[in-house]
Amino acid sequence: MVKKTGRPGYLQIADELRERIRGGFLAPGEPLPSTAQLAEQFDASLSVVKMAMGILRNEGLVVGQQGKGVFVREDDQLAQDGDLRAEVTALRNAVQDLTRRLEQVEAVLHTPEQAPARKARG
Amino acid sequence: MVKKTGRPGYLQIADELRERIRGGFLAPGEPLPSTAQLAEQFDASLSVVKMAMGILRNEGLVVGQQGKGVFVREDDQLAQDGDLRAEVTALRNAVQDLTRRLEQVEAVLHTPEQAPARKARG
DNA sequence: CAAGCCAACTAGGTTAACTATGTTGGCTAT
DNA sequence: ATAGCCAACATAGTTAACCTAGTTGGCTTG
Repeated sequence: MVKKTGRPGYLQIADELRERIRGGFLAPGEPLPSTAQLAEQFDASLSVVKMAMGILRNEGLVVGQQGKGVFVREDDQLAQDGDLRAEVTALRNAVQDLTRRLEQVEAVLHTPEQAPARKARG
Repeated sequence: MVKKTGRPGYLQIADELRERIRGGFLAPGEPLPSTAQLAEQFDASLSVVKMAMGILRNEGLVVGQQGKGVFVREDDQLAQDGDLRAEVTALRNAVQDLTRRLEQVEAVLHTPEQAPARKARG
């Protein structure tokens, strides 16, 4: 693997790619090297690279597109190093949206007879 | 796998365990079932369970101890540590999961006949 | 009894193989 | 030239196998 520190390889690769993104070496919207290329660059197996990609995907730093590649996230500008505020704001908005929609759904479900979609089928 | 939704199994398991933790069904300091037990409970392979555990570990929700088990992180450990990024990641995952589930419910309620061709806003 | 060994558990890391699916470009046949 | 097919490449998910290493409890041996 990259280095023989105690840190597992898939985390080392994730760290490295994370640094490249944060440092601007990989700009938002730009594609990362393919899995195979990264495996060769890091002298790692495909599996560990895929694990690293999964972590970055889970963190929201990158977005994968099947058949095309993995791209640095660009929409909400991924909370640079200490500026998690934007991310938290986005999450708060999302929660409010979910709450509002859930209330509407619950209102429909708790209406015994008038269920607009469920009847007239059975 | 658990459900036949489009959501991959390792994410479903991570979601479920995340819910158990947030719901208090798994208290802080309490051990999760072993990997093998979870694999049986979810009718999944060891691999997908390990992937789910890796996600929760990466999010900081749980702490693994080799030879002993995986434990729900204590509250005092949870709130501090400065790494809000993992916390945000966990929140984003929860929001994504809730969004997905809500979309499915809405699709049912808003579709009188059939055709689940709803795509939801971006 | 005490010390040590050992088997059976545990998490964790790595690799490989297989499948599914989407994209792209090049070739071929009309 | 256009349409269609197809091979190559891409991400993504799943599974299985093998290895390391820590823990625990029981058994054996001194």
